[in-house]
Amino acid sequence: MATTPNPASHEKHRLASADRKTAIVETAIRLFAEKGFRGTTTREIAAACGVSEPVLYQHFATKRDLYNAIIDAQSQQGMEPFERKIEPYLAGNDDFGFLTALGELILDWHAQDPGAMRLLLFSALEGSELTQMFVERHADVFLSKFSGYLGRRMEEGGLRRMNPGLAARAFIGMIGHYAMDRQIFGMRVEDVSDSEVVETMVGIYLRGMQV
Amino acid sequence: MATTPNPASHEKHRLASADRKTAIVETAIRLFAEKGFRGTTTREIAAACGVSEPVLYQHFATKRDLYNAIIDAQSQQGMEPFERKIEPYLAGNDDFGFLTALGELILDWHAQDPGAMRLLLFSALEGSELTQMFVERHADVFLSKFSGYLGRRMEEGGLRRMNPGLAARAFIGMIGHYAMDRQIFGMRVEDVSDSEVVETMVGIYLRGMQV
DNA sequence: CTGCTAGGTTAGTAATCACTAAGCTAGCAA
DNA sequence: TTGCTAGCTTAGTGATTACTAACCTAGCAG
Repeated sequence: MATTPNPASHEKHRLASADRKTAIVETAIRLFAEKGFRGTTTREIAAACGVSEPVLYQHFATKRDLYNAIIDAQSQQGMEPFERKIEPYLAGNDDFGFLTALGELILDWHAQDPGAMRLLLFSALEGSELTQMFVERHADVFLSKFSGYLGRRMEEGGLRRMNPGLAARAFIGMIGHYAMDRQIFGMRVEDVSDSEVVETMVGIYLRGMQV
Repeated sequence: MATTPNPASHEKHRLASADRKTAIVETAIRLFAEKGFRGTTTREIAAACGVSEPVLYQHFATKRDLYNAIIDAQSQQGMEPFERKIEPYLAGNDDFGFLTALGELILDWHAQDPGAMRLLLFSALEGSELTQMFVERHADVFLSKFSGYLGRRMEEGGLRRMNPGLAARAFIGMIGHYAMDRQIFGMRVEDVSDSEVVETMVGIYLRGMQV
């Protein structure tokens, strides 16, 4: 008999309520990202956790509750590195540094958590009301910061004058679409490293924006 | 053999087999685009057509068969205007004309058939094997033509030398991501016309690519 | 008018879904 | 040891799913 308290062992022991809840959420994130809300059954989630279905309902009242908790948590923690790593550039005028950091962030976000984009797309297509919240609270906010930076740099004469919102979307699209083609559509891509991708696209964009 | 070439009357009369099949497909396209394969029931499709479920199974052996027929048809006819309107530019050197036409095509594609992108995204996320076929037969082929054009223009000295595949993806991403943000995520966009969007983005891209 | 058939319906099937009532048991406190 | 309770399971519920067997009927050929 082991008197061991509880290191995070993956045995089939009983878990404390909070630990079981965490395990359920982690498993459900994986499955919802793979197959969406409608495509994932509570039976599957329970089986993948190694427990029976009623255990899920001790932590979440409904399947939708579990899904909403996941989307909510993912969309908040997913945007956090953006806010953190981009902030220092916002007040400066290091266009190249800003764009390079942003481009790497976008590619890293896809590479580090390949399920996040699928989760977000599924929730948007399946009509989860949380998607609209994510857009308003995070995507729109970030885009407006980026647009604000570009607008100021245009007034300073560092960048050509144009619609800053469109300019911001142009850059994000260049990088974001590349990552999506690769991950969602499985398009074969050029045999280049992520940093080469960022370097090339920042090169095009910055030259296109400079006076 | 019908001696009466009935015009498409929307009455509750009986329809000839081919006409009924067309009606089913059109209805199913709308529903699958709205809610995906898993989210759409055969009962819904039948009801929206004004017929009973067994009628569907006289034209398609399974729900998956109906879906596959739709994805197949949509992905073929969806790419046709691209091939047609872009072809004339491929052998020339009118970079501005090419990019402007391509940008307008992408935005028009989204605007004219808002369901097409949803259908394609759903099929990619839900793992339809036809998505991979679409990518290989159409997306990859088109991208390689575009890359080929850019590569030739680089050799001619009209554009800066860089990875042509990345350069092609950069432009498509600028426009495509903008359209997706608007349509899939419902992001509020700047109060500008589509032609202003194309003009701005072609402006950034072309200046970024030229020597 | 009569008979035939293409186009359609009614009324189901077994399987699977989200969700639950009721009870079992490991393991700690005393 | 004994008793308690948090964590878990067994065994279902009614609703909904894709799909089907069997039958009906409008409308045309003769």
